[in-house]
Amino acid sequence: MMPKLGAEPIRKAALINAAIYEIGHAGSLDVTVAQIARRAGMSPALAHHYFGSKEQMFLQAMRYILRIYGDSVKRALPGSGPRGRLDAIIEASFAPQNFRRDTISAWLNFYVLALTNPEAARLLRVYHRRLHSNLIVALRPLTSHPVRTAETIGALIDGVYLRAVLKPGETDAETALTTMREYIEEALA
Amino acid sequence: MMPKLGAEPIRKAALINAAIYEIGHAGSLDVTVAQIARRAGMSPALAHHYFGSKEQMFLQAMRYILRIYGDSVKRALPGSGPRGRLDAIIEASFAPQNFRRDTISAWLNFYVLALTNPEAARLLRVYHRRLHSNLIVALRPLTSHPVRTAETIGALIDGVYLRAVLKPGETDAETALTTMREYIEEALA
DNA sequence: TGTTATTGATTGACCAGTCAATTAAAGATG
DNA sequence: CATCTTTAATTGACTGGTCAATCAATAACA
Repeated sequence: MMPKLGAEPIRKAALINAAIYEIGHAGSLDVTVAQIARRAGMSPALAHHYFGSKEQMFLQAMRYILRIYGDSVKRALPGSGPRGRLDAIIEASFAPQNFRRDTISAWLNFYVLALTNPEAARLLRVYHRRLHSNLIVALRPLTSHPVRTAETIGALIDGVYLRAVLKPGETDAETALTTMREYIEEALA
Repeated sequence: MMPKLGAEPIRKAALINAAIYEIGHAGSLDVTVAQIARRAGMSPALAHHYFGSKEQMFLQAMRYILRIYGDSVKRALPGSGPRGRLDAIIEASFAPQNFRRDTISAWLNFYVLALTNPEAARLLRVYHRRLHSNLIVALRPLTSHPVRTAETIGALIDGVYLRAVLKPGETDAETALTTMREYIEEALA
């Protein structure tokens, strides 16, 4: 019917988006390949053809989410001074493209996946290390205990995400950001 | 073979423990009824007989975890003065019986279940409300912004739990507690 | 005898992954 | 340019396996 060449990257991207959408909306990794493929407008067989397995598709989707987040931090980082850098990291974490309900829900499910899947665990460690190191660089000039504050901020981000997605209704980035900013005021006072 | 009467509560308790163990160790809700029943020393059919469905078994297990936690808070609460109450809540949250790896792992999986299962969501809301209200009572005499601090503490507990279970190796309650205590020092300063 | 405890066997559904077959584009050949 | 070849894209149909849930049957108590 329509075998244009160069379909691979487009198909893969469509499948990754569909996977995040389906996982996010189902609130669970228990979504079928057929479900994802249908949403991406193709047959399940094609999804297997491109990713080899459901697991690989999930890992790619996780990579994608983490990369989007990493990019938005990197883009925001060259803020003015240490405090600007700190604010940039925080704000990127709660920027609209990272704080959509389906994204957070998928994110949470990938966290759980990291309990069983070594590759998912590795991806998560990379993300955690990068966040930690970004925070340290920003915090060193601002406080005498940058490590402890960085760890608290990291945990607080996760906790706020968790609570945001568990609360029914629209996810509220403003409230989340306020919580983060208030903590930072206290910590740097 | 051995049909003593009054087996129901014993069997149910055994199944709930086995469910938490299996979910915690697998790091996933994808554990079979057969697996759980085998660990509890009975046939899968009997598990269905007592709980009616896998879902009900999971919900009972979640109730159990939340109740154990609630009880340990209640037992610790009559501390001396507001600060004693606050410390009691925090320490109960990281007490050994609540901070075992399989318990936390199961806890995390139940959080995820609450994304899809309305009853699980309800249980979680009850727990959140109770924690919040306990914290408010303790914090009101200690700070001028008890609500905001209570919310931050709640999120921080979740975040610290999350990171504790994701870090490989033995779960470290001491480090977790230190993070909590340091935040509280800052917040009440 | 009626009730509770218990299980082996079975069923019905679902699903990841495979495979052979089909279509059409791109490139080669004369 | 016409045709042949190779290669990518794509799917329908199928398979093997898994698992929750059911049920009929058995065993032991009161």
